[in-house]
Amino acid sequence: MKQDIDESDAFGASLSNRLAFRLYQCANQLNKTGNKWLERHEVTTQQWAILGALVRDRWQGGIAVRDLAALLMVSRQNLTGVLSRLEARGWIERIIDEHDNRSRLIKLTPEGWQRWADMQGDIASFYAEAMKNLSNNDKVHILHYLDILRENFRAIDEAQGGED
Amino acid sequence: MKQDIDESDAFGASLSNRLAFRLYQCANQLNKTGNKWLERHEVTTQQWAILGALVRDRWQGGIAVRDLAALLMVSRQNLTGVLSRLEARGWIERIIDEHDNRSRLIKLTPEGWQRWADMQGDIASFYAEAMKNLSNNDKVHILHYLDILRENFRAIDEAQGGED
DNA sequence: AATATTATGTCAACTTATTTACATATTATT
DNA sequence: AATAATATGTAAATAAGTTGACATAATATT
Repeated sequence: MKQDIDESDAFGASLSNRLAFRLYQCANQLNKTGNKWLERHEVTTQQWAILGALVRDRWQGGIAVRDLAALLMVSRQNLTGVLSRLEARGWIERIIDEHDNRSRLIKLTPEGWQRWADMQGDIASFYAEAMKNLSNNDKVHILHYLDILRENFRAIDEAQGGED
Repeated sequence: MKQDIDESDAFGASLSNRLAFRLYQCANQLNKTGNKWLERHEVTTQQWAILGALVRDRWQGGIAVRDLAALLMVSRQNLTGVLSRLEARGWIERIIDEHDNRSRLIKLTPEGWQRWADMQGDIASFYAEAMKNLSNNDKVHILHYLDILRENFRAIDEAQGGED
């Protein structure tokens, strides 16, 4: 009996270990292949993620750096650099929030919109390759599982002090 | 009929988009929370992944940088820096391969083994939090799905020229 | 045997992530 | 109203990822 429990724990621990390692591998490959796939558009996967957030209906009026960082689950400080590079190329603009002079609202420029439109074909073909052999049903299941993991990580992050 | 197909495609594209974004979020949080969780052991999640590879029975005799890079799915060049930091602290050693003088075999030192042993308790508690609300059966399913994604990414990477 | 090609690891420059520190603006407290 | 506390964004230093270039060693070719 005791042995059964121990064996079960060891199995679970081994699975957790492998699962975390797979996540690490997949993330590395997502970045590597994504960067190269959109190379000719001069955009990285991180910039791609940012543009994808800015085109959402909800953020048409602009989004504060703090909120964008929370959405992408990166630090505010990290965004400063990426946003500066995007701004230097004229893809986004930083607008001072009328209601709070500390805050900068990040918005896509017409140039940014055009670039986003230009890369949609390649983004679609990338997803077609990356999600090969996965049915929509499979994708729904993965999404569900990743949501649980994301929530667990978010809870750990919060318990660790959040953005401090 | 045509419309059904279009709708189906749009749904699949939306799922792919959200799935990739979840992967990006989870990876960011895994690194952020993992780094902080093992802070007192002075080890990052990347170093943790490397140590975890080096303790495997198969690599007790040492592993070449090229093979380690393939396992972690990062570039050879990236490892140079991380390995130098680990070597400077005396956790690993680079041994010239007798059979091929170009190759360096990476091995854990006794100090490295001790440090690895010291952090096992915290690693276990991290996994307990990170994998909360997931049964072993769930973990097996996630592992299966991530394997498919990893293989898809690997295929894309290879088609893009691999390590060039 | 001499030479060309390939493989391995490292260095340098760049992007993206982190934390700490800080200037400035807003909000709360007294 | 004055002051303390909090919030926002940025700068700087460090770690981890990328690619391109290179020295050196092993292998293939002639």
